[in-house]
Amino acid sequence: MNNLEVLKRNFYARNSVEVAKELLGKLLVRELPEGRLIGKIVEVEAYRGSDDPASHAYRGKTPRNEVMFSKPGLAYIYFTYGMHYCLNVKAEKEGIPGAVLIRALEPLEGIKIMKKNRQTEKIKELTNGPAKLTKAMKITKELNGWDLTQGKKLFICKPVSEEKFEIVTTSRIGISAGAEKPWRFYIKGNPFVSCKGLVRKTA
DNA sequence: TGTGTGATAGTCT
DNA sequence: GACTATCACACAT
Repeated sequence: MNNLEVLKRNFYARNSVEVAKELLGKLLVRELPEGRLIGKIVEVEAYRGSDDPASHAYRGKTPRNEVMFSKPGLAYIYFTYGMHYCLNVKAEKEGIPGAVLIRALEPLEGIKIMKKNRQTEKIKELTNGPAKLTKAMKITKELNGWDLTQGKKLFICKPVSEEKFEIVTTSRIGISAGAEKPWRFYIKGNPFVSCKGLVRKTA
């Protein structure tokens, strides 16, 4: 609603790496009974399929990762390390595996609610990590497969005013296989990025 | 300011 | 039975 323009399905129906880079600076919106939460996407990682050993989809389709093979623009939410949820956006065309992991947000609206969900007063700690932001926004596996193009509950839209920023490219965090691929991107200098990582040369 | 480690459960081998 | 797209806290420096 308001003047927010929700991203359409054709935005997502492209190469995961392209989608990842373009998601930087976009707004993630979460509507809850207690209020609306908005965060700017400042850090992402791209995951693909059979050419990406770090991807859940590397070894083919399973009940867990079936969203990665479904329609572009859906939310892929998985449970990991026994206690954490992570939010991904399905990219690539229907049937082709690919997703973008949202690793960090800059809180813009609903900060009071995020503090309550995260049980901390430190704004920098609210959403500077993939499992932190899902907790701050109450994103759980109930939203796995949610269509982000609907413009309600959980969606992504363009910022009101586009601002310029530099993109830093690094290798991905927390993986063993496929660690050499430079598929992590973040907004240079943004204090909400989870960590600096090994910076790759920008091609 | 940085490194190490325990928590905790779903998924796949 | 091993591994995990993590976090938070302890401890050393």
